[in-house]
Amino acid sequence: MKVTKAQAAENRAHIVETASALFRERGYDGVSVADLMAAAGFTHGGFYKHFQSKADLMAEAAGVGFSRAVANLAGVDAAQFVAKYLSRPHRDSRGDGCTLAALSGDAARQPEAIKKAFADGIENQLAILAREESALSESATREARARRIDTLAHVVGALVLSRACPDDSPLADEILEVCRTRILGVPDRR
Amino acid sequence: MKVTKAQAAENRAHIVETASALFRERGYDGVSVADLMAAAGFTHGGFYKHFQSKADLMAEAAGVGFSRAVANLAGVDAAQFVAKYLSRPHRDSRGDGCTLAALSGDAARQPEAIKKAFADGIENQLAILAREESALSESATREARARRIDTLAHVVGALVLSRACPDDSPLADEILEVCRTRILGVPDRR
DNA sequence: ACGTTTAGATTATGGTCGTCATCTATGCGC
DNA sequence: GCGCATAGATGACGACCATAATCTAAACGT
Repeated sequence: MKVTKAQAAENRAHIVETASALFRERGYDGVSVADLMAAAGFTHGGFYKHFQSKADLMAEAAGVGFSRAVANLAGVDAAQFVAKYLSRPHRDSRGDGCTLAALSGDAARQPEAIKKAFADGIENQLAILAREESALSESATREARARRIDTLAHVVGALVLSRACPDDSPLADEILEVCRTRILGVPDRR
Repeated sequence: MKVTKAQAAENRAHIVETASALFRERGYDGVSVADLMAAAGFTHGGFYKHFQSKADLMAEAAGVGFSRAVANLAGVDAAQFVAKYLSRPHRDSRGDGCTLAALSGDAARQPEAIKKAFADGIENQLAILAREESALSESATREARARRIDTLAHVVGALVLSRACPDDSPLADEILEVCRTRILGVPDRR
């Protein structure tokens, strides 16, 4: 049955949003098109009226995930970002956490279009970390970018490793706490 | 057709080894039992004579991957480890690279038995980084362990992010180089 | 207001998945 | 050497997969 053009666009956005969360929770291969559409409140048939293929949606859902991260972290400075990123709540809720931590491993095996979305997503995250910085000399700017890349890799790695441990594992918490302390605590590196 | 008991054990080991590489290349969901057995030189039927389930093999293959890492890095100190880990060859050959970087994201969505194998694998890797250290005071030992956890998370994160970028992406190389330089270059953090 | 367009439901297709029952031929304990 | 245990091959199972064709009813352009 047909629906308002506006309603259709809204439905489409809702599908992408649902997909973004579901992919983060279960991975790209862990979510079927039918699963996804059911979770969004539709039957699977309409899917291809909105997207050319599942891979298309994967790229779009990744993009949405990254944009939402930027929005969610408005007004958060680098130190607060690290503290939130390496918290137990963030580790334990893959579905609405960082797309990079949840799906970078999967992205590495996906088509280039999806990897491109991830490269853009990484730049988005770097921009978040750059929030409070002002204009600097060229070499200081380069140095600042290096620091941000370094910090992003660091927190992503810590979260990924912590999530790979059993649910009640002391090691999972240890990784989180050690890295949070070290990234925030050593003055010349933040 | 039956086969020597020794031959059967060798075949089994070969299947695990093949699985370890294939899983790292394509992810757990990207390798079917039939794929795997064909790659090992068998038909799919014999699989359940060796393993109770695919999940069983996944856990065992992870364990083998971690043990091989320890063996491959015999006599490598922490600085050499970081340099090798964050090299382009390692990034571009997932199939015989670090299991943590290749599959931690997938492991997070797997049964506890597999996550347990990963926690053990993380401890293995920490032991590699501990190679050249000698006996110290208790607080220094704790500090040294924290440093190793921190470094491991750092290099894993850098590799994972680099692999998520498109194949020819300058960002992929930038992440690798920046993190290698920073981890090895800042004296008080290695 | 009418004919066209189209969102979404239903159903179909061809393929692949993990797992298992069965067969068969060989190694091994006796 | 004989009979049992078993590694591996073959084939089948039920379930699920991505994708697509067809149908429907309602929104839209005119």
